[in-house]
Amino acid sequence: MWIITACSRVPRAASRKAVKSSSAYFVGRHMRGLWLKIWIASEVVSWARSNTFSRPPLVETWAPISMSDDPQTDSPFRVRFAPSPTGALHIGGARTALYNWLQARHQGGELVLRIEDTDRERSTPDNVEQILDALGWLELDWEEGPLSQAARAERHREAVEQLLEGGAAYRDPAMADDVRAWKERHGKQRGYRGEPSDDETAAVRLRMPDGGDTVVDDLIRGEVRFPNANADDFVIARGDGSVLYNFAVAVDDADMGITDVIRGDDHLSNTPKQLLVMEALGVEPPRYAHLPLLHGPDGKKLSKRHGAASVQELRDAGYLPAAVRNYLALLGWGTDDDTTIMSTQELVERFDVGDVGTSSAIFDEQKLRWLNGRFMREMPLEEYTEAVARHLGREPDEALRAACAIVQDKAQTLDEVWPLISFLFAEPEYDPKAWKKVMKDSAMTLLTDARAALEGAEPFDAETIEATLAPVLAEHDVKPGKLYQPIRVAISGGTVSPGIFESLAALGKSASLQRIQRALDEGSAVST
RNA sequence: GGCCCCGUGGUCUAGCGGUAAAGAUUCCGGCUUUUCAAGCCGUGAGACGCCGGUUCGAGUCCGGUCGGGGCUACCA
Repeated sequence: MWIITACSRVPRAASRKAVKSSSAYFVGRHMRGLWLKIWIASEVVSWARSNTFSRPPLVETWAPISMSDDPQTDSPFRVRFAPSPTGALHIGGARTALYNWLQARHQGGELVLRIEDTDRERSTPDNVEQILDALGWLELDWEEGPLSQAARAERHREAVEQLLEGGAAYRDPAMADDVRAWKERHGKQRGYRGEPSDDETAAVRLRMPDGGDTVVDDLIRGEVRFPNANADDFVIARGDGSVLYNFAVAVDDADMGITDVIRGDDHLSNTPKQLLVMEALGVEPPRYAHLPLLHGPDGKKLSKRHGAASVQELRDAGYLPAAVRNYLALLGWGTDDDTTIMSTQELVERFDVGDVGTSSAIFDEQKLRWLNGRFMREMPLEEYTEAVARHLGREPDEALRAACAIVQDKAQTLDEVWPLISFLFAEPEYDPKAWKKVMKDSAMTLLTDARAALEGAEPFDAETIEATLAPVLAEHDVKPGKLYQPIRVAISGGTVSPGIFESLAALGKSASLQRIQRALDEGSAVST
């Protein structure tokens, strides 16, 4: 008899009142393989206790906020992120990493990074590097790791041996075709059961119970039960002794003292297998939380086909890590009061994996853009300049800083910044369409007067420039746009730029006058 | 095929049997006597997959059905 401790799903309404219910139940197994379940629900947490752990004011830092209220679990809170390095870290993986990180920080626990590299075909050092790079960019850190799962092969073999000796597992030479044939004979819904063999080169299978259900008490989905009769005796170790995923994961999670497994929904169906492995090993399983999967705009599983599918692509597209974290956190989770924009600290304080929703979400870049724009605008100029510099591969010098100052409230992504300020760093090319649209003959007259007026503008700052240009406007009795647009084209080459006064000031007096003169020259050249 | 998960405006969330289903984003219109954005405003547009059942009353509970997804490897 062994015990599963599990924390039942905490209803939102309850958590809102800061009352957390908890329950533990025992799952025992009859000799025949019947599962017995005794529900021992208990409202362990009284008001007194909930007061002890009530949420601190928002200013408080990342101290443990809500401690695990499961009396069975005194071990420190420990989660893990366990990606398999078979490619770049995509958005779904990034969200899983973030949720693990947030929960670890929220609980004041630890995060372990474990690389699931037992697939020797597909796992490459380069992919590991990419994952580390992505996590680094997202500014997610961890207490332990990166640990290599492949490096633990010896321990895995040992565990297989243990099960073989105890009779929980057996050697079976059957191959995939044999299993299929067996199922043809016994009915599709019957789980495969093999014949033990002495063949030392045969794969090792775990014996599944013939009756009852294996229950996963998921923090997000509640109780999910899987009929044992339906499950195959599955292979835990290959003929050569190397182990398979569902076995390695169970052994590692147990060995590493993981208390909570937060991972994608695609692992929900694997969980009963892992639970059974742990039971055979005689260890206590962790709590589980299976996150709904993320999908692309077409509703299909996220893949390279969809725009920015990897973290690297997000970075290259000019998004801010803080904005990406905020957006990802909101994909599947929300606050009770509809708050959308949150600092990372606020995320840590408010996030609770038990509040994550059950339905899959679609990655929507439009909302990310909006959110990113909000973060961009609220950044201190210093920080903004550095982010822009890093993105452009330039130095965050005075010139860039000045350019950033006039463009900060206009761009939604880092990528949009350069086109708006490049005219400050190089002589612009006139955009033919822009020229044709605004540089009419009347515009040339206005430009001539504006240039003359600007010569007297001192100091050459936005305020003075505006005041200097006002009389020109009045004199010709035209709408502001009639004057400003030609100036804009003259100094920036196009019809879109930051505010015209700020742009002139940032360019400087001599360059501004010189460019207006150039436009004038070009204008007269065209008309003659 | 078998087992499992999911289904509220285009998208993300709220809604926990009882006022005209709420917020965010998006789109549309307007304002900001400088472009493009941003911002602000709007009694603007847009949703409970479908069918039954329980109930005085269902987006909310039950059954079925359809749709999407996952697992079903000596992959992870």
